[in-house]
Amino acid sequence: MISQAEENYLKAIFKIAEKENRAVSTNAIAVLMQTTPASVSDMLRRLSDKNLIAYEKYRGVQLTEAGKQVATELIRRHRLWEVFLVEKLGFSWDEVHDLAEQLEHVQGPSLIERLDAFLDYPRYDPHGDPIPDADGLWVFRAQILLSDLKTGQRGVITGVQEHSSAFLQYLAQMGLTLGAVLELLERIDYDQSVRVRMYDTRELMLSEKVCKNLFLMIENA
Amino acid sequence: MISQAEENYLKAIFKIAEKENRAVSTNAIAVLMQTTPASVSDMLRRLSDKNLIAYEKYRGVQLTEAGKQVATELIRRHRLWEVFLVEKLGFSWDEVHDLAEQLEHVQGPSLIERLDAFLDYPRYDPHGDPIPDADGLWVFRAQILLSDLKTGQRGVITGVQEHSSAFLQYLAQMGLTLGAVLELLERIDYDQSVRVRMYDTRELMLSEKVCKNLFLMIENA
DNA sequence: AAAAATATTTAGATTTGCCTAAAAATAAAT
DNA sequence: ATTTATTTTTAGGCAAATCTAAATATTTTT
Ligand SMILES: [Mn+2]
Ligand SMILES: [Mn+2]
Ligand SMILES: [Mn+2]
Ligand SMILES: [Mn+2]
Repeated sequence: MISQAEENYLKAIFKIAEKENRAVSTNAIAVLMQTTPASVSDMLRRLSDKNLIAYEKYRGVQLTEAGKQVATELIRRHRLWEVFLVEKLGFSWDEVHDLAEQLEHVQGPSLIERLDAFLDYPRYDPHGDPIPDADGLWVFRAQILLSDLKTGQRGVITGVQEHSSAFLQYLAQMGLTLGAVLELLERIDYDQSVRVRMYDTRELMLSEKVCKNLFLMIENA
Repeated sequence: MISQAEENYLKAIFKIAEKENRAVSTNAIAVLMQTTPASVSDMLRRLSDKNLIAYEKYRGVQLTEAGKQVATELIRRHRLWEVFLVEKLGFSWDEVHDLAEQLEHVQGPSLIERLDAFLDYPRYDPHGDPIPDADGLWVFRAQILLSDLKTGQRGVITGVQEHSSAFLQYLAQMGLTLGAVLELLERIDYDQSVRVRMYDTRELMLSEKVCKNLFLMIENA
């Protein structure tokens, strides 16, 4: 039996480990989960007892295979529920995360398989993040940040780095949704802001902050 | 803030109060929730502190208006999720209760309103139980048990008294689903079992136990 | 290499929700 | 009206998950 709190910790560890290539620190977990390092230490002991993480005091943690599986399944459930909320219930992409945080913990035989089928086996969630399949596998996409796009290159928006409501709402308002195509016309030296042309010929100015949080795939034009 | 455990207690009290017309006893709650009377006493104190129930020691409890509202909303959420699981995900009516017990606790603005709309505002759940609307209101149906039907009368199946998987599976297997029409041909004096004719002309024998757990509305033929 | 800063763990409490066993109140039976 | 049986509450404890404050380990700086 794995509690909801334990599941959440495993997911947090998984997400941190995805970015950094070393053992995950107590502090990093505490920051991401908005709790105290003391609480994290406490939980790490429990997760270690259950062989879900490899834990050496003061040396950080790594997920075991069992822990990785729990985390991956949780991410799968989270992202599938997000697709449901957007595609079927009509929520916008900035409204669904907190609901999915709850729905992801619902347990029951065949629920997720049926949901997956009902949604027609989506491979990406509303934010462009990949959805692990029933075996925990997903495809890797070679996406780059808009801040790394070269002048003259065109790209399709495929995801976001930051997931805040404020950012997501801003993007939606600007028409910068998943699948939108844009061409980088110019990068301003002074503040690293950019001028882009959308597929519909509109021209937009985007700040460096936006560029550093928007993923694209380069179009082989 | 009302916890999941508190919500569950309020629902249990509501359901007991629906049947019996007096204050709800500690014991009745303990039996329904499969816990100890001591735990119930504990929780009743907490619910009383929050003004969700009117509680006099040794004299049983009643829901306050606030408590009734929480219970009704919880029932609404439970039954809407059951409709979703059956209508959209293809579960059978004997598989959905435990999942709905979890889904009913998911909190979030407009989730249930959107789910209700997505399901096209169903008025009954897969077991024939009425779904409260957004204002907590539902229509009362004058249904009677098959054990109270008179010989020669015809009725439409509209609900079940017992909700066990075993019973629900048995009914499905026999074709005794919601909306099925049957005519009472004969009641056997010896054991109160009955012979019925279904709309498709099949004849079935049903035990007294089945009769006491199957609700119908009489057809004005 | 010692001192200072930072990160992590431990100790001790708290809250929620549950348990068993014992005590107290109420209801039923004689 | 007592006695007996049943119901309900209280007392004391436990596990999960969290917190603050204090102690300890590690890393960085001087
Ligand atoms: Mn999310
Ligand atoms: Mn997402
Ligand atoms: Mn149910
Ligand atoms: Mn139901």
